[in-house]
Amino acid sequence: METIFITPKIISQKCRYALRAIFELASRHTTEAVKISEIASSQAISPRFLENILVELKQAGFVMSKRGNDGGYILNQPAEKLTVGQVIAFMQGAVKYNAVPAYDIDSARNGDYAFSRLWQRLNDSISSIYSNTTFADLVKEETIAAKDYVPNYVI
Amino acid sequence: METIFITPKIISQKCRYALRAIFELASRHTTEAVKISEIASSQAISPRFLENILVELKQAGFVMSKRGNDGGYILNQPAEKLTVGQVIAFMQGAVKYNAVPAYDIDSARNGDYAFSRLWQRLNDSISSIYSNTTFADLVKEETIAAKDYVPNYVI
DNA sequence: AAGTATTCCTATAGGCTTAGTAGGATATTA
DNA sequence: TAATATCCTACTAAGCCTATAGGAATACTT
Repeated sequence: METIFITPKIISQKCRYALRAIFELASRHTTEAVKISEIASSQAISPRFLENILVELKQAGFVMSKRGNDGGYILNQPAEKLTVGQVIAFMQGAVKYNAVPAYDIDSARNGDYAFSRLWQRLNDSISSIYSNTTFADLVKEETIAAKDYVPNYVI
Repeated sequence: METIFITPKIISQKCRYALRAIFELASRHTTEAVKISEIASSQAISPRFLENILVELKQAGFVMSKRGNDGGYILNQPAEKLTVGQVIAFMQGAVKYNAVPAYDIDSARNGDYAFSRLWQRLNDSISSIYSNTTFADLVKEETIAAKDYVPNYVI
């Protein structure tokens, strides 16, 4: 089967940063607030850009924030319940996404029905993956991989 | 399951026009060349824009062309063999698509592995749909739908 | 051979989206 | 009140996408 590499295009950089930021919080398993600068350096994101993103994520209810000296961000939902789909839907939706136009028999052109179905199948398939992947899943997958890949250090 | 409508964003307008143009040729089941203007009006595409698209599709080998008075375009491959994936891969690839970056243990950040896997699953899922849908499938689906939806004409 | 119809090729421009930056306000803690 | 860090709004530069345009090449017709 031919592989068509399109995924990075589906998800904007901003959205991927959002996913990474939440992943970072989830992977720390901590109740302490994590600073923007920490997340930014750990995930290689422009701190100033990440700032804006985290504000949005807070407004969406994905994270909580704390200001002041020991301020930072904390997950506002259990990583086991939070799916990548929720975050993607919010981030991409926030910038106005085009919906698949509904099939309208009256103004239909040759092919409208068949293509509408095709796009629908695609959406369903993508949504299925998105909504079945939690951040806990990702953290677990990453942890297992890290364990497998430990190099042979000479101490 | 939450549905995230993203499909139109994955596929550029140009690419969708390309799919529509090929669909139009496939659905005519004819050996005669079809003019750009016919395809354009039938599929509601700017004729001038479609011109460029068809030249690309010709260079890719999907269609043949004939110039002059009875000129136009003809499918160059059987609709049963030609998949939407082939066309999409060419059209999107032609404008330089980003590949999913390979996972590199040396420069890896926390999450690289898990996200790389996620995007890969997504790509596989999408590719599977694309490469299992031929234009013959689409034409057939459209034909069946049209039959079902025939209104009660009074002649 | 001339005329007409059509595809072919290259360039370009306007509009929209995105990524990233900046300044200053607000809140928290000590 | 001083220090630290989040919060909010606005802005800009760059890139991409859609669509258009002019003219060249080719094929058919008469």
